[in-house]
Amino acid sequence: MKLYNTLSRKLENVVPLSGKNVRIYSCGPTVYDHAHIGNLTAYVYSDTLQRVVGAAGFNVTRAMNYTDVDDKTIRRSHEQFPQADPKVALTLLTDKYIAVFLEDMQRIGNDTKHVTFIRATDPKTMQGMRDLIAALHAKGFAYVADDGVYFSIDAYRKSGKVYGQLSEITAADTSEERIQNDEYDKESVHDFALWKTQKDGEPAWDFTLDGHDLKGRPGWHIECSVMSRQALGQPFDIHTGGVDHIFPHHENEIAQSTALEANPVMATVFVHSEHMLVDGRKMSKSLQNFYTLSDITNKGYDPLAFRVKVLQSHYRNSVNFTWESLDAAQNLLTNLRAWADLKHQKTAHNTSDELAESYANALRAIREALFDDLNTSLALGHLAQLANESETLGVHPEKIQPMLNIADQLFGLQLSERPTINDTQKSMIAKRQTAREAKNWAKSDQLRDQLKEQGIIVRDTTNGPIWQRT
RNA sequence: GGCGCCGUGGCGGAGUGGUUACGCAGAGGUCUGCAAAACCUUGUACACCGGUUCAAAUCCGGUCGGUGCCUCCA
Repeated sequence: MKLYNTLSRKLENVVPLSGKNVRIYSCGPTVYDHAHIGNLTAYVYSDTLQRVVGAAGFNVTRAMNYTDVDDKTIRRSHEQFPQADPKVALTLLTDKYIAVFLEDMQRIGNDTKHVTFIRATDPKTMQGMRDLIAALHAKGFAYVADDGVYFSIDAYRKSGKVYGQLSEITAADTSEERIQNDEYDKESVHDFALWKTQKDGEPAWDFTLDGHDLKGRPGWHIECSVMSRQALGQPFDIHTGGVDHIFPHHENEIAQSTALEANPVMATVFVHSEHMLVDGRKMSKSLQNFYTLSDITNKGYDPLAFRVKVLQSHYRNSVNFTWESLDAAQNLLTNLRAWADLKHQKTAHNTSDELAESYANALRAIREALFDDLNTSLALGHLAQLANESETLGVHPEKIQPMLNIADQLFGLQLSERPTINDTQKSMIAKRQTAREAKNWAKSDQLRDQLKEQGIIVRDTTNGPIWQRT
């Protein structure tokens, strides 16, 4: 399969570093509030990457971090738990939003079972960060300042390595204004914090370096360098994130992770997803176009309709979220479900070879599209076409279930395990049919209404009644 | 200023140097107790201006517009 690698700015074949094993690290959320739909978009794409790499025949290992200590989490934890000890407050806040995040992930169909989630404040991560900072310091890549420990990009460059390979940033790119406004005590404007010493009221972890008492907390970038190495080893295969991570976050991760290594490669492929826009504009609270998943579900949309909406775009293009396009996604999801429900209904069964062949063809086209840099839009189009054709062609009784299983593996739309209706409901449909044949429209309509209340919609086709769950 | 992404029919949205993407919505028709679905027909899509070419929406250049990053950010 091919992926666009931000490092080379080209499509590249996925070639694992080790056998058939592909190790993926995804930058996860800062858990200080509900994720917004833009955040969730990025996770739908990275989840799809995990699914597709697996479907391509590789063994996937994936890790994702929780940034559970930073300015925002600390500020929020003070606001929400003003009486609590700072560390306790932080844990209360981040526990809450980790739970919310996991629930959102599951609601939109992301696989959370095959991902290792790691907290920045996990003791193992903390110790790893202290160790890495100390090692960087020992080799001259880090220096102690009044407010923390900084990474020296100058030292990194002097060691013969390239800083800025993802973003191609140069010193000239930093404006005069930024230099003048710089409030931190660092030697060069590019240098970034590895560790920040404690300010009043902040949660802090012990850290002693070269005789300095540096009780405080880690910087943002160091977390990912340590967690990815602890979980996956280094170098690993694929690093994912949003385009906003390219600089500075991933650039700095690479520098930290490779400063002490002969091989200056943190990960062989970097995959970055574009942002979601809402009504063609960046999401912002002031534009009132800032939504969470609950905002969507509270309007009656299925969370998986959001997934469909996201998958209808390509991850390297900005998705434009509009309510009208979410309507379209919801309708498509309903049609896909109606298709899946046909497997239970003999009147819709069709054992023709042509139908079996059309499944095989669609499957081939879907895999081809996904293996070509995750063309989810094209792939989903093929699936939708198959579902629409089933209205006239029916479904193949032996081939439909395997088809749905594979579709679920790739798209995560939960089509494969939809249950049949119960015996009472089946007999209601039969009674309704009898009533119709007797032209007892009042009774037949009444039965149809009753079924509808139970979430079963009945349609009359030339072959007989067909039901679908709403 | 530096580095990116993008501009496709009513709404979304792939893709491509010459051939229907697809989905959703709309109109007319067939079918139909009603409803729904399906099927048939239908809408003269590729921001603008130049250039290359037998042929460009697709390549090149420019213009305009949107959007993002430039140490909080999916």
